[in-house]
Amino acid sequence: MRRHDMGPPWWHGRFRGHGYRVTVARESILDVLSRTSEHLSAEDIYLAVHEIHPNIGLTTVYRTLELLVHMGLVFKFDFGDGRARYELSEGPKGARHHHHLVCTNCGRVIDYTDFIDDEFELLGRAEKGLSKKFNFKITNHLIQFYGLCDRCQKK
Amino acid sequence: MRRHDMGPPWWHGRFRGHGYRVTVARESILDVLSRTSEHLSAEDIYLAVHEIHPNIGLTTVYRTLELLVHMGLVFKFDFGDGRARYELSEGPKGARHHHHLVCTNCGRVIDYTDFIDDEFELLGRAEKGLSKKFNFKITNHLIQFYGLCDRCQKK
DNA sequence: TTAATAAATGAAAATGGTTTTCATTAACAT
DNA sequence: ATGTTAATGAAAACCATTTTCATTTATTAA
Repeated sequence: MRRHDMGPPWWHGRFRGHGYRVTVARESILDVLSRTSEHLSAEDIYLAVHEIHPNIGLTTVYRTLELLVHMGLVFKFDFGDGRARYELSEGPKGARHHHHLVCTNCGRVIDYTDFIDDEFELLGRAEKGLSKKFNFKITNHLIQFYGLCDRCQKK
Repeated sequence: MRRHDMGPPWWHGRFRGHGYRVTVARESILDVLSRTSEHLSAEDIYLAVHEIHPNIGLTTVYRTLELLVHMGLVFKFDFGDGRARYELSEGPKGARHHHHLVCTNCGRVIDYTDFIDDEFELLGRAEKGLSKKFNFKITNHLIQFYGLCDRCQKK
């Protein structure tokens, strides 16, 4: 399948603007992240990238993810299983914006997209109030629910 | 300073109910957590406990914290600096219920207690909706804002 | 196009918070 | 008091992530 949208991807500008270089590794990692809706770990990403670019190492994946998180393109999650997960950032207005339900028994993670309107309202107020009170410039937020999933309640 | 409220602390029942034993280590760790409003790491807790009970090891601190988290008495946080932080659980109705602003530049963590009413409303709807839709039993939640603190904006 | 420069990379080693192992100790029911 | 079994401490293992350092590559200037 060919790309319909040729020309430099939208993130090239972001890199240049920050003085970072556009490399094969970075493009490939962003490509993997943009093609999945799963919660990938650094190793998951490494393995996916590795299929096309076997020469790209795990170290570079870690370094690139750190960079992308710092640039705000990627969000790093902790679901409590000892390894971080990464997803493309989708602000509250984003098409794929979602949050997570984390089962504290089996570790399963469920995405949900409900209550975005309520959330948006809360965020608006919070952002305004907190930036004034603490002079804190909010760039992102995390909302996560913990509990027992369907299966784990029955045991 | 003597304790005015003698008799077994409130958590004894919780332990017994789960079939766990009440030990010096567990009491001491809960005591440390209940006396602070800071975001303590396992090692912080170990050091505090160690001053009074030099024989209690770091391993026990980790094991106890895991237990307390599992029992719902303690909440485990990840502020992104590679070590977990622990706080006594305070549900949305709790007196010391709060959330965190995390500076992504310097790692500073600011507690805030604002918007609890808004939050409570959102939670109510979320809890009802999500438990119905996914049959997910919510026991806890995490709300965290990321951004730049006062100092880090000026650089 | 090419050369110069500094950022980016890969492989291997190091790091360090957390977990596991196993022999010993202590909580608690009887 | 005693027996049973969970809880513990010390040391070793674990393992995701970071660091080191020599090499490669993207980008800029010539």
